Amino acid sequence: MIRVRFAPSPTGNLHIGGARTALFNWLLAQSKAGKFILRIEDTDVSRSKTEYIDEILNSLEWLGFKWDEIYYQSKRFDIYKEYAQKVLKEGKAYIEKSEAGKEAIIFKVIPQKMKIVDLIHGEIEFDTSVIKDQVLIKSDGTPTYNFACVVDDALMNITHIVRGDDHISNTPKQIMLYEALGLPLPEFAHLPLILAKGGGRMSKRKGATAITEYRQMGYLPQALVNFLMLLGWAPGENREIIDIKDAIKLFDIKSVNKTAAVMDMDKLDWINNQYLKNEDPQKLTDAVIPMLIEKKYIDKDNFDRDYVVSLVKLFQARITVLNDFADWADFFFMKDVTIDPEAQQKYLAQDLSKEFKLFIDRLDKLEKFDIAEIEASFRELVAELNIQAKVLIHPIRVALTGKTVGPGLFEVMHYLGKERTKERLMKWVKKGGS
RNA sequence: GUCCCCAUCGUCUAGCCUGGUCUAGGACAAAAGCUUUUCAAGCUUUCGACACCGGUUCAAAUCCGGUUGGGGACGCCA
Repeated sequence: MIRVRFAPSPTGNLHIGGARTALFNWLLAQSKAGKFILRIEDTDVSRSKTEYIDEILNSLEWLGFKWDEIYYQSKRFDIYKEYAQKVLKEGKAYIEKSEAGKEAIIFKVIPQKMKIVDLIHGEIEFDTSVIKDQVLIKSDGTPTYNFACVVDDALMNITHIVRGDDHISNTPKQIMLYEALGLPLPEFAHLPLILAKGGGRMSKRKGATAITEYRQMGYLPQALVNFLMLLGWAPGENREIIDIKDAIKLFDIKSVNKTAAVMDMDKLDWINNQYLKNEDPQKLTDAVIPMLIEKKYIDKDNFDRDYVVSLVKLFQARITVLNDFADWADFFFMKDVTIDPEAQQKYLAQDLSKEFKLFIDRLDKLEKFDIAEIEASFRELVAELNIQAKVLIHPIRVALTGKTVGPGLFEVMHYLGKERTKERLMKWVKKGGS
């Protein structure tokens, strides 16, 4: 059975690159009915923080990667020491004393040519004569990354090591350790790195890196996963939007690209919109409610959920990120609309008192204030006045929503309700004018 | 500096392994149009790439070598 692992170090948040590594590991496990193991590499006690562990676990769950087993390296120090002693006894390592008299265990590197077969890259050759002797156990008694990693991967029966390209140079070091310990080698697959837009590594300065940031911005986890999946792998047949279940069926680690990919926010936005359009409005409503509460648009304990669902349906196809909803639909929740000055200048500079008044009178007479009736009465009015529909539509939209863009006007009126619609139009009817 | 990895439209990629079907396909972005009540969506169209040089071959995006460019690693960090 295939066993893979994702081994984050809790010295920071889960970032885009880590999430993609986790995804490909998880995908490989799922596609072969194997196990996905999580190993927290918290050997650096001073830099590791429990907040980060919580954050990483949360993000992985949010993305939908469930792990079958979880381990913490900080609880396994005795094991590493034991194995280091074994290497030492066999004469493959030596002790080095620091000035303070503390002892470290150092592995003796034997110069040799070595060749590995990487599942993604194919053959890679190394000459270990350029590698220095490697520390196994530091003078403070904790193991080094390469050593703990090898011991754990072997003990946890990891069959495939899928990790970032930046670990290629660690591979020969680790292979020497496997050999020294007499442990069987796993398979290796090194994923290409994700680069920032302008080139170079992803960093805070070059856009969002942490998964939580994307979550906060209102990206859907399925969309983010879909996007990440497409960075370095293609499901074939020119498919872009792909269900995770289908992806599992089609995934093959050997068909992953060798080339580094640049993070393209535009494409992420497009994918997110695709998912938003097709997502169940009820689920989107669940996600949107906390935002509305936070903005005080709705009262936590007393609001009309069905109403929010209706509004979500109105906007879900036209927003790119969930957070857009609160901004775009604000006028449905506010008592008074905030009118965009430019929009006012463009559409409400002229006096439309007469037209607005006539329309208000018509709306008053409507029995059902539904979309079809509203539209019918509006169409009648413009026919009577002998003007183009858009001559009135744009000003009315600005008066009702404060914006020049938004959902269909008659839908807006319907969900705004007769009273609020009338009120907002009335504001632009000058006193004395009829 | 040393070692390693990589190289198809601006970006993500298909094709490369198993040369000919590639006047290189799709998607995002951009531009134009249709639709229309604005925006979004949708539909149609346009723009746009095999880094370079050499070799192998009847034939190379595909195989080989080099150059250039990009990325990564060289910690008692992970």
